[in-house]
Amino acid sequence: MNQLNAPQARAVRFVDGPCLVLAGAGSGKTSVITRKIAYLIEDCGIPARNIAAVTFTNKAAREMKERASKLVKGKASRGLIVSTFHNLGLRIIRAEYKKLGLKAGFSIFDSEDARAVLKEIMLRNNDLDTDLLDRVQNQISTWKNDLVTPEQALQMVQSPGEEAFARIYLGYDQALNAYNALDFDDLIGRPVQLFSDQPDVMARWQQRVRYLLVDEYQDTNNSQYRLVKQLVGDRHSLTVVGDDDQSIYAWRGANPENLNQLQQDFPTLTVIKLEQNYRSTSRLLRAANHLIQFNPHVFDKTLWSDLGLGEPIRVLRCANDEVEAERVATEILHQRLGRGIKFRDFAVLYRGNHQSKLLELKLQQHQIPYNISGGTSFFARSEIKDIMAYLRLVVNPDDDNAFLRIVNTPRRQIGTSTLQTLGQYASQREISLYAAAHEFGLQQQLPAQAMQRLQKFVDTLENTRRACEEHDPVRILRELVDEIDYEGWLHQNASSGKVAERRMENVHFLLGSIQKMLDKDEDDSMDLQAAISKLILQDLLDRQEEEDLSDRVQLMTLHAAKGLEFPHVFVLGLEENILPHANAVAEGNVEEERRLAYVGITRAQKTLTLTLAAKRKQFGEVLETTPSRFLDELPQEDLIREGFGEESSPERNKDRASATLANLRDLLA
DNA sequence: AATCCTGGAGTTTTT
DNA sequence: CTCCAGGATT
Repeated sequence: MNQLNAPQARAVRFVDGPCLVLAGAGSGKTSVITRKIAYLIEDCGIPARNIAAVTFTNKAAREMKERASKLVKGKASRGLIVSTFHNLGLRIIRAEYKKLGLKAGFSIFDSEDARAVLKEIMLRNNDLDTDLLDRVQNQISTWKNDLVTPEQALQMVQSPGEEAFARIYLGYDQALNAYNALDFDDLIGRPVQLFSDQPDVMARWQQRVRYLLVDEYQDTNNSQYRLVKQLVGDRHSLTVVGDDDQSIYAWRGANPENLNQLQQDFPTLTVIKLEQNYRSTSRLLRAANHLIQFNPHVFDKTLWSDLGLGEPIRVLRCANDEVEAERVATEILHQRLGRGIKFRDFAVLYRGNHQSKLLELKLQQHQIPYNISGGTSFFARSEIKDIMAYLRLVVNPDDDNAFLRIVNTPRRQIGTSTLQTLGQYASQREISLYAAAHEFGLQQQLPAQAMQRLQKFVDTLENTRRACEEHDPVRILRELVDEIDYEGWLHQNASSGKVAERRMENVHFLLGSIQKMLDKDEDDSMDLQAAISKLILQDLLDRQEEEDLSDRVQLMTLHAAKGLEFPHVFVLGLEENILPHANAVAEGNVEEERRLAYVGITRAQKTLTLTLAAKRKQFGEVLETTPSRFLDELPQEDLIREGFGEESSPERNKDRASATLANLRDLLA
């Protein structure tokens, strides 16, 4: 406890009621949460199994779990729940699935699976263009986040267009039901629905979770907040940690209003601010504070640090986008040579992924090693999706989506016409494709050979399913992968043997991960079904180790940088229409863009360099750009501008600022 | 099944 | 301009 500053310690010790910790960037919020967990267990005598800490990402959960178990001695931390919202939802659903009308072995659809279902429905209805797919998917997600059922959506609609969306929503939910499947949003929505329908079930979970902590609270959406309130009940044993200035996910349903809502929902709420920053120089914090003041605030806070004034912020205006990238590359080389800074201590942040392209090119030219975070996730890889589809189907025969993905992968000469007949038959009888493939009635409608092939496929899976119940499931799964000669299929398809080998490695890695999960068997009885559904929520790509070991410049979007810190930071493209992004300006949501810039600035520990291009190639033509309004919102005396016509120094900037002020006064007079 | 062609879009992303 | 998806072509 003596490693904490006063407000941190107060936040840890305060347990008599709901507590909101407004934790500014770099103010040690994870320490507060983990120490509070330890305090609850060791000093308040609350058993670990009755404490739950909820985060948004697996990474954050992992880190928190590690740090918490280091603080709590021995086995006292056993049973502690540290998980993502979605994992907590899954835990509840797994325990209560019968009450939700689900069958054992239910599948979880990721957004790609969900997309496929939606597309199918839209094609069937053929009243909607498939370019609306993304919008439909978004709308459905929004509805689910707001706990609006398809029926309610149909009642609410105000235009034929909206009605069409709502009808698809209805069809989509029915399809998920038929497939015995849930989507990501359901993992939150279904427990909430269950809790409000059956208070006795809710009461049971309230007893299980006697103290709840929520990290990154500003990122919660409506259904997540609802779940929090339900779990907390009227006990009010709740600590949430968040920073309204770092709310950058409103576009995907996060509702930072939830921070203010808290005060209404919990009138006895105690608010504790953490304003001391342990990351950045005071000049960087001054700039960050100055910028964010342009946003309205319910809770004011001012970050400070005692890490010294530090260097001014440099603003480099380059001739064009190419020069901008080139400049960053050479700048990194210079700093490395001149000041002995390692590559890994630099991060280059940008608004959109495409902005990395030019930079990558330049970094390669200068042979600067770099790392881009935010590639395709492990589960987006085709080989993983294939094998997962096999596993899903073994566990959940109703999963038509999985069936369709693998029925002809590897090739079994089961073509579109066979599948069409099968599909028709199945929907007539209202059974799954898998079940339909077993039925004798189908024999009359299909050529003998096609029927045989289908049968063989289904038999293989059926045998696997049975064998898994009696033997070591992972062994059986390996045998399945052998039997279908997946490796052969990979080699046949991949452009090179090396690629195929890599993919096969991924498959083995996946199976290994399942093995690990089954072996661990930590909280509840972990079976194959549980392992599979849990795996889908987890990003297995622990490239982390590779990244950490190697000396590479870090490239990522501003969004991806949240929660991270780097000694030396570059932020690219401080231009109108990039940061703030054109769409955000059009939608009148500059505030979130400002927070994005704020997140960027507060990532830096020692130096910050902001760049922009005077001209930028866009959609094939070269356009003049306008410097970002955010540059004007920084304290000019902390900036060194370069490339703005007149060279400038902090003093000159001060003059500039007072000159504009004088002009303004003249104008007003 | 592989390849070519065309059209359209062109933020941010986790689970 | 560049990338992707989807469709058509071979």
